[in-house]
Amino acid sequence: MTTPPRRVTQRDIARMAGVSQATVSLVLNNRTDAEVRIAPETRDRVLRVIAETGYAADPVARRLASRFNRIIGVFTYEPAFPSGSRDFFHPFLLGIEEYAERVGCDLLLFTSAPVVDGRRRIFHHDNRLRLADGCILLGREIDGAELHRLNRDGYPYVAVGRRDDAGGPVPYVGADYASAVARLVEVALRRGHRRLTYLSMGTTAESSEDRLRGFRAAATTAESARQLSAPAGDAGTTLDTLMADGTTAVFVENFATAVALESAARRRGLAVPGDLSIVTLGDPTVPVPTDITFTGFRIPREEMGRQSVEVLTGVIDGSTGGLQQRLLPCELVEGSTLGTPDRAVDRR
Amino acid sequence: MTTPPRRVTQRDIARMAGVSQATVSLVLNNRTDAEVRIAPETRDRVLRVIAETGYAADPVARRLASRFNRIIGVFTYEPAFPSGSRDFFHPFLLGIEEYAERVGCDLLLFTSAPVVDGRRRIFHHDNRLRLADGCILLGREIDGAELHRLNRDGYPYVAVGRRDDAGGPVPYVGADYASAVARLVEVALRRGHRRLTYLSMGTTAESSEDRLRGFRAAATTAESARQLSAPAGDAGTTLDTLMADGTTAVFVENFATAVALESAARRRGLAVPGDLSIVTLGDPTVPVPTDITFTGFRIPREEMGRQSVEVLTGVIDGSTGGLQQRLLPCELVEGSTLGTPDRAVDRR
DNA sequence: TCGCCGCGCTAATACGTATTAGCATCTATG
DNA sequence: CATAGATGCTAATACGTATTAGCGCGGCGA
Repeated sequence: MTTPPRRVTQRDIARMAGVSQATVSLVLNNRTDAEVRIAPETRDRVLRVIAETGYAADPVARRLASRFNRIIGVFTYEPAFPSGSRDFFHPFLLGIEEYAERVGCDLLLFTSAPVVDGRRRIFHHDNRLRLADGCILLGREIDGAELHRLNRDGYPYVAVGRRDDAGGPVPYVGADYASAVARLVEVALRRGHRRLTYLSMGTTAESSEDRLRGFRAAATTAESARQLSAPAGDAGTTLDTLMADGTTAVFVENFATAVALESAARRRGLAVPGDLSIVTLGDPTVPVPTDITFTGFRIPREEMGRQSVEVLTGVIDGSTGGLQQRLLPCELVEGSTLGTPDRAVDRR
Repeated sequence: MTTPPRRVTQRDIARMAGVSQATVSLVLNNRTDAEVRIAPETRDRVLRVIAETGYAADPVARRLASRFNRIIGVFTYEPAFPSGSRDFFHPFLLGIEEYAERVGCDLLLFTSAPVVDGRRRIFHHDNRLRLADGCILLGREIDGAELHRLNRDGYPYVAVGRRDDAGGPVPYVGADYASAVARLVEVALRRGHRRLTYLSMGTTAESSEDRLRGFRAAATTAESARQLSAPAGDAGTTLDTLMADGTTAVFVENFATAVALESAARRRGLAVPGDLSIVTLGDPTVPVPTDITFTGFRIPREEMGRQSVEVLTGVIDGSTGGLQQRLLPCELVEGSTLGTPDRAVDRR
């Protein structure tokens, strides 16, 4: 166990070049202000030594002395495993990484954050937020109290997904669920559907609220537009309820529920969309095997990732030019599960 | 644009608790050595103030003063996009993340590293390696010169995948391709195959060498064991060559090539494995659609990720207890593309 | 000759923490 | 009562960089 060789510092460079440490720093940062000047030959000498030694400034000391670090933190709320939900988050990360690369930032994943009561916590006795210049918050449910705290501390952050105010507006880049759902409802209405049901997951997350709001806003001309909480894992009962009340098109918040519903329908000899149209409201959050392309929409995950970095950098350097809240449009997926209600209506 | 509120420091805590900054640090680090003692009531007082303010030590200052940072760097060599190859690397990252979480480390992705001549470079005028305590190197081809440099600088690192020495042994966690390929060859021999061909990708990466070595070592009892470099995108020609020389089983390094070969065979009315057995030697590095389960093996990617973190932490803290080079076994995949050579032999 | 100014650089300090030597104070002992 | 040792804490310093006030020097004008 040899003691590691001490790292080359600016002092070393300074000694070799016969100048002071301050001069090395000035040359390194290419300061050409009127305030401080370095003679070209001195500069060259220093640069030559730097090149010879392969010196690179210690980013840690640098950040301590100055203000920024060029590190973007990523905080993932969802429990890391099972890795299924990871596939859902992967596209966000791809987008984040792409944009981080473009702006020359490194990415810090806060994997050290401890899990308390089944949830990752940002704030704990040894939180390391300050390693990063700011932080991207990723996850379906984000603790409101922690958002409050972030706002209070003035720590730069941005949430992926719309969030309600938490002691001030929350910067976010979300998907415009409301209008995506509304557009799907309009399509269904145009095709003649009059009895619509919204099948919710029973959570109170903003993303759920938005979808439901879009549904209600667009379904005003329907004969019937009700909401139903889907008991997980009991597609049969749900199907009974839907058929009993004459629903012809069901809007399913949770992708897996839609798949289960379709299977249940097929088992009973019901056709989709012949007897029941099924519309999904977002990408699967866990991998669900299915050969069917459901009618619904796609969450622009990569783009959300990219733009969250963009917004964050704005928050960090305080250039509050643009609004720090963005909703991106979702692309509709044509699919094969939304038809006309004819057969379903005949059935009544 | 208000000036951001100055961060709470140990000095602030010290003032509030009526002690010195050093005392705060000592309490924080729970130092109970015989060297330095703090009275229980003092300790409690400090802890109470810390709890009230929600203070957490600045990790940057901490790392500057002490030695470690609890940050594991991840350097991805492959060009980040197209995202296809990302899917190949995702499992490694999952494993890395899982183990990093377990040991309480954050993960730093060096996305800021610039691309020079089509390759990411570790060393550049402003490399930020020192942000991390050590670094995991991920990528099919890793520049030998950079490994040399890492060794020379004594920077802790570990490569994912076996690497030849580079100015000293390279710590790595690799897959045991040689023995996986050898086992597949033995299976083929047991099933009666005597004319085997190894279809290489024409690269000189260690992973290719290892596979070929395993092939040669196990194929000694074969009638014919030759090697062929597959010209990309010309499966037809390759197939001709194979059939012309009586090959009954072909071992294909690149998964996509195997898929193309099978398609070409089917187009000609040849059966796989009836007329030609095809064995793949690893997971697809780019997504290739296919319904067939090829006989071959699986690279233990998640486990490699996990163990690379384990090895790295060993390298970092210098506890050079275990060897820093590990080869993990690959799991064979039964598949449906390796049969007996009967029909193929009859054809001759 | 003196004073002034612009140039090129350096000394000093700050950033926030960890660590160590050592200073008071107190207790026990002779 | 003097001394030794234990106890509890603080002052000082180091980590490596960025920043700023200001120093020495040479030239130039009066």
